[in-house]
Amino acid sequence: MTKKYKSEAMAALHESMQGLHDIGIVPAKTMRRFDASCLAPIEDMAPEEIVKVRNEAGVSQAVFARYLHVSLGTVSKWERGEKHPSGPAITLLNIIKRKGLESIYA
Amino acid sequence: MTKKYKSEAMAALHESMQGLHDIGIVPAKTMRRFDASCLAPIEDMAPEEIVKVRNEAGVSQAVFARYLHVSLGTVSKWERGEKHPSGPAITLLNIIKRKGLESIYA
DNA sequence: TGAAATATAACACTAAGAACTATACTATAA
DNA sequence: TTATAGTATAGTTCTTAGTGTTATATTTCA
Repeated sequence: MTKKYKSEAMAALHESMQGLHDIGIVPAKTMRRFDASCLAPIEDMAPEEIVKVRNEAGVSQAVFARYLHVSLGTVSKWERGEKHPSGPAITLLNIIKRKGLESIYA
Repeated sequence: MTKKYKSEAMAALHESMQGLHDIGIVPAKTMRRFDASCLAPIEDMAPEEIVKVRNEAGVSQAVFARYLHVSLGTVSKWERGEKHPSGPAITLLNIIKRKGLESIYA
């Protein structure tokens, strides 16, 4: 396995696989608390889905923006497809989608 | 109250106060599920604190980056103070700080 | 000894996001 | 009816977070 990885994503995934491959043997320093389910590729949030998530939370764009710590304009652009949420933003949106708006601040 | 608000943050806060002010009366469309504690200004994550949060999670920069859906380089820059986390990123970091790394994917 | 994980570092480039302003629709209250 | 305020879209300019890549050094471990 002298293979080089093209991206750090692959490197991290390899790191995961390595740990899962070594049956029961969890490498000391690395790998601890490592969960493969987290590393599942995140689904990109479609504009309509963002609107849906926000509506289900029952808040306006302005309030939603405050929760996520982005500007109102940014939320508007997400929902119109003008801009795409960044990685951390998508992560937050998914958390809200799965666990509700309350889960990101309580 | 014909006052204009200088920022959307203030506007959102006003929206909150309005709802809390009207004793027991929760405005129909707006205000629902609104929580003032969420709108508390988020504390900016210091570089050392990011390192601390990550170390308490017990993961490497690469794994931490995968969880947050940012690049490894970005985490490195955060921890060295070269770049500051974006709003959503700070939000995630605070969630991890308070509720653990598991809380952002489970 | 060597392989791999870890972390720092510097580069050029892209695009997310901020801040601001204007417009328009809608619902409620006077 | 007329205001007023909340809501959302939209456009513009600008800043900077973040990406992707590569290189280097140290450490860990087989």
